Amino acid sequence: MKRVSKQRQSGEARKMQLMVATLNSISKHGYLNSTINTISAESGLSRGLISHYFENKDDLLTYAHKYYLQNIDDFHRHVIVSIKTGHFTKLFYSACVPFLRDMGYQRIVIHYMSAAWIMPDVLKMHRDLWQRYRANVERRVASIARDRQMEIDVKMTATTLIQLVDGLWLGLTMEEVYTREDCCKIIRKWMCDQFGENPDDYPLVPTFDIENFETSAPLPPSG
Amino acid sequence: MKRVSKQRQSGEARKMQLMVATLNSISKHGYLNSTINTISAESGLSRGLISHYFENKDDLLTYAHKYYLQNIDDFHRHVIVSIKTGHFTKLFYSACVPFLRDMGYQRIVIHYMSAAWIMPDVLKMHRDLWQRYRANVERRVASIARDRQMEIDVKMTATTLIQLVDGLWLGLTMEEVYTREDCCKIIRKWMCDQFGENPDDYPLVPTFDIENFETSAPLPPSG
Amino acid sequence: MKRVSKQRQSGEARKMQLMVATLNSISKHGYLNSTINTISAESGLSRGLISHYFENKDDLLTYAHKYYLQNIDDFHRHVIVSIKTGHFTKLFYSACVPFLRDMGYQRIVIHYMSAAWIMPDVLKMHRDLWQRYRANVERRVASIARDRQMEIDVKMTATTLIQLVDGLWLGLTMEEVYTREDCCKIIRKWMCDQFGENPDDYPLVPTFDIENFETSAPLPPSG
Amino acid sequence: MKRVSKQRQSGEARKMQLMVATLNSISKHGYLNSTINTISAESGLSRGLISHYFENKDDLLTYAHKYYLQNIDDFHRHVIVSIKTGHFTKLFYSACVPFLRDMGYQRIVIHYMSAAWIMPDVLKMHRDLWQRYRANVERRVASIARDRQMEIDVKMTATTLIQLVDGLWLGLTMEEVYTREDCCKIIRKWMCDQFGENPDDYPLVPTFDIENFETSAPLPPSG
DNA sequence: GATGAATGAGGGTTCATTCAT
DNA sequence: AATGAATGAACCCTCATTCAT
Repeated sequence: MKRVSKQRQSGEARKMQLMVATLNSISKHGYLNSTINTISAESGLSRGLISHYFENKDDLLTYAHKYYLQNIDDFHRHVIVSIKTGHFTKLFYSACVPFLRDMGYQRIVIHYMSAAWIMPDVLKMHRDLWQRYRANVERRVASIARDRQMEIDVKMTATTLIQLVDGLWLGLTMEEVYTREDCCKIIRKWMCDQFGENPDDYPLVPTFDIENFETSAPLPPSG
Repeated sequence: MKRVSKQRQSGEARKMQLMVATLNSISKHGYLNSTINTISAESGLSRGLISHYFENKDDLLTYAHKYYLQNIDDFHRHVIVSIKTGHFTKLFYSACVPFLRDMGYQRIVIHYMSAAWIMPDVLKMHRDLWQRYRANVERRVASIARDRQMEIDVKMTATTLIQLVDGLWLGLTMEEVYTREDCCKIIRKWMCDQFGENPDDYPLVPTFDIENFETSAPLPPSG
Repeated sequence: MKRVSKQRQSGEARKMQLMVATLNSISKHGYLNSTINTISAESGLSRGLISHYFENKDDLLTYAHKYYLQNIDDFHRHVIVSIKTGHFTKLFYSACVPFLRDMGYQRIVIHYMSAAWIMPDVLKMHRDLWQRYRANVERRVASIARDRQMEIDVKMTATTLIQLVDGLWLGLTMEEVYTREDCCKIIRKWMCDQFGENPDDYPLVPTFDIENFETSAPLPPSG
Repeated sequence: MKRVSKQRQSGEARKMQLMVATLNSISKHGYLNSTINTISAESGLSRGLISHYFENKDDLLTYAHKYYLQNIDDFHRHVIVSIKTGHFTKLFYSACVPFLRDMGYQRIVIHYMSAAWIMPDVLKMHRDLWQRYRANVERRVASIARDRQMEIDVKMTATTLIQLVDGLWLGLTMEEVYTREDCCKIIRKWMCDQFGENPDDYPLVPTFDIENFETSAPLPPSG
């Protein structure tokens, strides 16, 4: 019984390796076809190791989702803090976050939304993130309105923006007829219409470095 | 186990029975937990019958989706033809189509979007429907602009509307923090902003009979 | 994908087939080495069929035990009713029941006694049978004492007999240094000592047909 | 997780630690549920250490049994040498050995009897001990008969005694309806009947110190 | 000597599919 | 046409064993 190379690593690194492999497997083979086997193969590790680091497959899937959301969240924070100028700009690029990078992982969110209905933890995590995001946008919309002394329905405006972004993201992911640039352009248009700004004042591509940011949940560029 | 009348039925009726049972099973047990068993139980028919009428499980799932989309499409057509007044109204209610009925089947679209990535036929059907819908909306936007001699970017406007609707639908389905009424209100607001109309002129609930319409793909009200 | 012969049978026959195969597998490979695979192989049926007829492996093992105990019980009853003479004779052959047949299944009882500690149902069944047996013996001992107007500690006498039988059975099963005949002889000796009978009046082998009796749980002769 | 002092210990001490842990694990979790993990946990040592001191799991289980039997044997010897009076008394307490202590390890004998059929070494050890015991009893029975110039079937008498003890032990272990005292009483009754002694002359609890005796295989009191 | 990360064979179970009835 | 018994591949998971540290 020949055993192959056994490079050993600390727990956290292995967990990350497995979570990334999980995301890659889902992205590559789909959710339904992602099994312990495909994930192991993707990670280059043995099947048994998954049970070593995670309670079970569901646990791994849940943590992998958490990992992915963490990356999204960290990127979002990175975008926010990278912008120095004003509330409007912050909100604009914040809204464009889903379109500023292309990592090939979009569709796993679709898969997780499907799985969420039988994995309550996944659903909760998903909703928690969106809720924080929604609150964040609402606060910024309120700030802008206050700045400009506009009387608007803050909640409705925020909801419209958020769901417009979500819809654009969904279209981008499922239809592949729009480009990420189109999405940003549409968001810019809508926001400028709302707040009486000139689109040309806001470049679609932000001036700061998009790719490099600190995160405890790094992801390889492609899926 | 509702085990309906066991007398022989025509093939088409049996197929419909099975497709509806499939949609119900997915809606009830989730996609991943829907098996030949749950579908058979839901239909009140025997397990073996599925292979009798469908190539295999994937085939059944694909046709079930087609069936569902047919229902959506028929309803959409019903809404359009029920409105006699003008382009704006037609577009408005047309955009509100996803929010005019609540049949408890929204989630299955999420499930199918996930499955689409390993079932090309499903993806194609999904995209075909959306494309027709998109073209439809675009045509109407162009008509309205022509009516009012407005100079607008028709494609961008149409895309914004469509994806706003999609985003609202996604939020409604996943988050359950919005109501169907909220969604219609937001659409109305956006459209009136775009075309300089007064929201109060357009009731959220259309005046024609929503429920009763002709379709070759009828669905029971709940999932 | 070639599928082999599929002779179909009614549920009960298949269940019996699987339970007997289970007993044979345990008897042949031991408890620890009896798996779904060995049981399927022993039965000549497919692995999947076990789940078709039993909840799970434990369920099968439990039912197989019940089946075996049923056979023992039926045989016991057969012995009792076959004896026409008197209380003493009835008690004697009743006590000898474990030694009147050799079916090669003795050791599975050992295996089940081990398993009983993690399968409460098995323990319960085991104890229920023994309790009934114990009560039965006690009643007969009391009858004999009454017949002969002897003043004895019925409970202690019954316990002694029962556990002597158990001990002989254990020795026969584990040590294989005694014969079944030895066991009967020892029981006869003890009983005659107790009740002042002459051993020579009671043949070791009863006069009725041992093998043929009615049972709902038939077992093939060897394990 | 009692994780004792981690300083290096002699091999023999570690082995004992692991064997005792094995017996405890079996006693606590049952044979089938005793794994390398439960044994390691019980011992407070690491999983890998087992392979360090034993060939494999079976090896450990076998040695653990040997260890247990050694304890039994040493206790038996202790009882014998503690009695100064006569052959009858020696035989009586010798027969009562299984009932003089309650360490909570009875069940493991059942488990090992089950395992014996797929672990020849275990079977051999079991039989060797019983054979020596049997020979011992036989010798004593012969001595008593000689003392009293009784003409009895020594072998049959010895066998009866031994298997009565075994049967009582089995009943005590599996049924838990008898007490250890009951067992001793029954043995005393049977022996006094055989050899014409008065039970009241022999106290159930011997006068010497039961617990403290020299053994190379010490066991903690509980299981 | 001591650890526990890593392996992979084999366990029980599920389930789409087949096919005799 | 309709059924459900029967199959076996593939699933997730457990666990004894190995071995780098």
